[in-house]
Amino acid sequence: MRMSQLLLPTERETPADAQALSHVLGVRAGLIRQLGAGLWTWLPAGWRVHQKIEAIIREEMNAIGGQELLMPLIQPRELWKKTGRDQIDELFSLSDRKGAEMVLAMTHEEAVTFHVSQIVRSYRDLPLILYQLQLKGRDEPRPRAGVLRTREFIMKDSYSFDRDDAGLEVSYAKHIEAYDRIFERSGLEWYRVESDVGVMGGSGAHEYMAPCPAGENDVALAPGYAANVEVASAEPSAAHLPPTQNEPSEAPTPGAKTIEQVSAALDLHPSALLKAFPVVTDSEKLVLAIVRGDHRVNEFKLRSVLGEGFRPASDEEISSQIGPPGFIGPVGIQVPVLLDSAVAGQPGGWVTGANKLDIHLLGVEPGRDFQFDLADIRSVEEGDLVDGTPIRLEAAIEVGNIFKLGTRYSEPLGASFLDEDGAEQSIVMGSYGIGPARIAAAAIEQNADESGIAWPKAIAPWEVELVVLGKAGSAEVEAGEKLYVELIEAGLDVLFDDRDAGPGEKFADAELLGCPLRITLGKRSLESGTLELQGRRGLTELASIPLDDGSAAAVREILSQLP
RNA sequence: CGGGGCGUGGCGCAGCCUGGUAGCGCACCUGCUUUGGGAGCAGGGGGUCGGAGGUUCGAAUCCUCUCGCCCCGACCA
Repeated sequence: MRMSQLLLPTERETPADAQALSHVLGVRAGLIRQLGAGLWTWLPAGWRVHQKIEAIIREEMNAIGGQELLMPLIQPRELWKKTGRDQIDELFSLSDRKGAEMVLAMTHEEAVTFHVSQIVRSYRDLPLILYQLQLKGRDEPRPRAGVLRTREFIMKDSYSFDRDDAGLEVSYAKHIEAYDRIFERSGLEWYRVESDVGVMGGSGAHEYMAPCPAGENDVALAPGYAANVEVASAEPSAAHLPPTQNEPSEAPTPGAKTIEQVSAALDLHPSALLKAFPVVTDSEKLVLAIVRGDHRVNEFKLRSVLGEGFRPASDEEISSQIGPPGFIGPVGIQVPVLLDSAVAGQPGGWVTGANKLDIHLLGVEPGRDFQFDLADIRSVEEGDLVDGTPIRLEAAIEVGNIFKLGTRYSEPLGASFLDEDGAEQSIVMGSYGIGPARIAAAAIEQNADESGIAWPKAIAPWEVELVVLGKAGSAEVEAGEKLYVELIEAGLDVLFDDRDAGPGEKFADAELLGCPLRITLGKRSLESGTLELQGRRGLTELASIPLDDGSAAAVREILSQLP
């Protein structure tokens, strides 16, 4: 590609509304442009990156027997009513000229299951893996960070159809294999982590996370362990408890409502306190969840333990059924108590609210002083242990996910088959997503420096940028034209900066765009008979190569060494 | 949905408080010079100041409403 003919609007200045690095550099390097909130155009160079990622995905999906198809973005709302997903707030809704209600698909479970339900009749038709690269529409409450969270985006979504759970395990394992290879080949640093099954429902899920500062999720990492903090479990540090007592005793704590205030008033470590978190479930049951004072309630875990959604209890509900807000505790109340496992490890000496104004209880012992159900409902923290090793927390972008759906969709949509015995069975499904745009964003975030992007070779817009210095008609330009043709004929993926611009501008743009290998051809090259090569990562000077008939082969060789 | 911020030429900004008919840098066009790190000189084009209404002799500036965008939180198959 000749740069003189390329639509590549590079910007010297940072866009005023951009925060995340991938957003700033995506715009400055001329890869993407915004049309509206969460609505982005991929400009030619950016689209090449996207397409390279798509190509890797297609190869690996085909390698596990996936079959590519394409389903509509616009769908009848009726279909979504059958699975109940028409109630999701993020679902874009519209109607056609006849007033028929339509939606923009946020994923394609309904559509693909609808078709499979009509087409698949027999166990002989299974298993199946179907996939597509198609737009998704989501009315996001808050699009952000450029291409990281948008209202419309291309997703690779695949769906597996099996006759039983054992079959699903096989399809799931195949996707793990394909996904590991896709992210590895894309050149990302990535983790496969255990994840929450969320509102999709299902029996198991993993997420693929690419660590980077702009990430919206936190992952807990230890050697051999990786999990989204939403579900991560680890051994807590020990609480600093005062001595046990034969029975609880009251201590005055006037005005001390927060953990900080109470621990200061009683001169105790926050970990000695029991933090009471009253919630009301969707079915209007009041439950008192309790974690250690220095721990935080994990809402994902709590929802999963409760088996339904919940909201924090109101002050009125707390006052009438437990005690004065700020001074509540589990002792002597008629409300069910859900106690975090981290508390159960140590027997006594806990401090809780006394359910009396301005008073806390010392020496409280779970079991002796109050009844409870035990569950893991806290969020892990930096320094908690997994197999004796402290975990660390890291921000990450979710670049892919895999779900075991089971019959969540096949049952409401009637996707079934006849087994060998002629018995009708529901198809067991899995669903699997990848966001190519997020792979691109993560690659930028993970590999940028002060000068710009440093793409992994596999997904760079071009592998090589040929920078020719010299004015039009000069011997340098003539030699550059010849070299460009030779590189193209050698099958290399080359961007040729043939613009009539100064060297500083060309170098700066090359570093901003971030092709892995830069070839410089100027007056010096003609004098010395060599080409200068620079690797984009770290802007490393590579060995010069002779400028002759073997140049293209030499470039190819050097390129093969680059990441 | 709660909180905060911002809309002035393609991009980044000043002007607004204290009303007088729009300016700077970059980019762009023409010519000449220049060509190994975002060049120089000269000339030039482009904005009804997000939109609507109001106050006023006069509104980018003051008032009201509205739309859009960004950030934090909530939310996020």
